[in-house]
Amino acid sequence: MENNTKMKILDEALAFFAENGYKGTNLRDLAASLNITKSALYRHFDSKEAIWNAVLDRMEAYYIEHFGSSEKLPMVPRSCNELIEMSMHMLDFTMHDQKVILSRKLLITEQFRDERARKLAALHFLTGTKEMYTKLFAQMMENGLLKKTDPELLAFAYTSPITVLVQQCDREPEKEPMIRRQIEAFFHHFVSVYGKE
Amino acid sequence: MENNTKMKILDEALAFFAENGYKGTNLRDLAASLNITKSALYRHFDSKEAIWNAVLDRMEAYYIEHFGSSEKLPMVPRSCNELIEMSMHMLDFTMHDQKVILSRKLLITEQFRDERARKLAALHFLTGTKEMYTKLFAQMMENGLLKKTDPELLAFAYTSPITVLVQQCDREPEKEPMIRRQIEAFFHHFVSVYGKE
DNA sequence: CAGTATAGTGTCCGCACGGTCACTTGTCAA
DNA sequence: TTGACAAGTGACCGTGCGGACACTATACTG
Repeated sequence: MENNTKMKILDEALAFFAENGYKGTNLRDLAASLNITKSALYRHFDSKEAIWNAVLDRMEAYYIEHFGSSEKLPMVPRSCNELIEMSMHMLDFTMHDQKVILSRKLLITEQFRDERARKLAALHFLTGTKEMYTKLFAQMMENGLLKKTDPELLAFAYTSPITVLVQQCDREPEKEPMIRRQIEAFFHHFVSVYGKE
Repeated sequence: MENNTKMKILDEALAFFAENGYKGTNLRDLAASLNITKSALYRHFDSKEAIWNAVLDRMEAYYIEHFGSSEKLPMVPRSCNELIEMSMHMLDFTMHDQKVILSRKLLITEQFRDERARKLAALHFLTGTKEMYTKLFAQMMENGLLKKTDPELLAFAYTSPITVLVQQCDREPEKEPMIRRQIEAFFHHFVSVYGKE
């Protein structure tokens, strides 16, 4: 079951790195929480840094799997209500999936100490969602569902508030219900301004 | 010159904590960069944690001094162009003042490990600017400069993109010129949508 | 059954770090 | 001149951590 242990290590390492940072994570505790010894970790990885890199590898793969590459698009909404519905659905995943939450925490806290984390942070917190919605909005404009403007600017105006509030939710999870309502209110405001009935 | 040294320590400590994190900062290097010994630090502070707390104290004071408490408002713009001008002016300060940049980095990276950092992060990245613009927009709506909607929602829609792009600028300072243009474009788009000649 | 990977243990090492302490240096007031 | 106090030094300590290594246990294969 070599592979199984390796994956368990990576799952646990993601949690440790996210909660305590790279420097704040020590291999003894990490191993202990998997009921093995620190030495056993070295059967699967060469060093702490190797674990770190493997965690980032998996994170990258997980991101692509769930949020798609720039080619793979979700279905283009056929109405503004469908847009909101889809956005809320993605938001629920983003705010509740443990791996996604931990990934964000890790990227936020390590982005200035690690080049790869920095690049992935840019993807998570700006370019990723923005590019997706740019394409979506461009299509919706074509289909006469949204007023014609710069789709990228619009996507940026749409996704920034999401990013900010999701980060706020990571900081204060107890405020989640209120935050969810705020985002929903913003979505409705947005379609009331840019939607074309 | 006791006080002088103390302030120099805090300036340097802010830089160290921001660049390397709390755990990543060691007192020997911090002292060395001030041309004193680690032991000398203990003349001015009881512990590493005491330095940390003093750094946060100063940061809080600096924030209030430059971005105002919720009472102290900047002058209400008398036109949408003046709004943009004022916003760009504040943005320039936010993006270039070393202490502000370092404060953001510190808060971003330490927000999950320190309660005070978490609260200050919420202020920096959400509530602070939003509350200020809420009051500003409410006034501007009264004065017939902006269409009447929920001023808080509008402030949120206005400030989130700033927050996101400023963070992006912290990550990739070399892209600053492009980011500045993006924000300016967003401002103009915003007044074209919500402004009332 | 013997031989050989593979996963895991326990011990040890070196080092970096936060913190302590006895000691020196410099300055100013009585 | 002296004495007191603040600022700084350098050597030292304990500890926690990443990593190396010799050893054990288990399971599969010819």
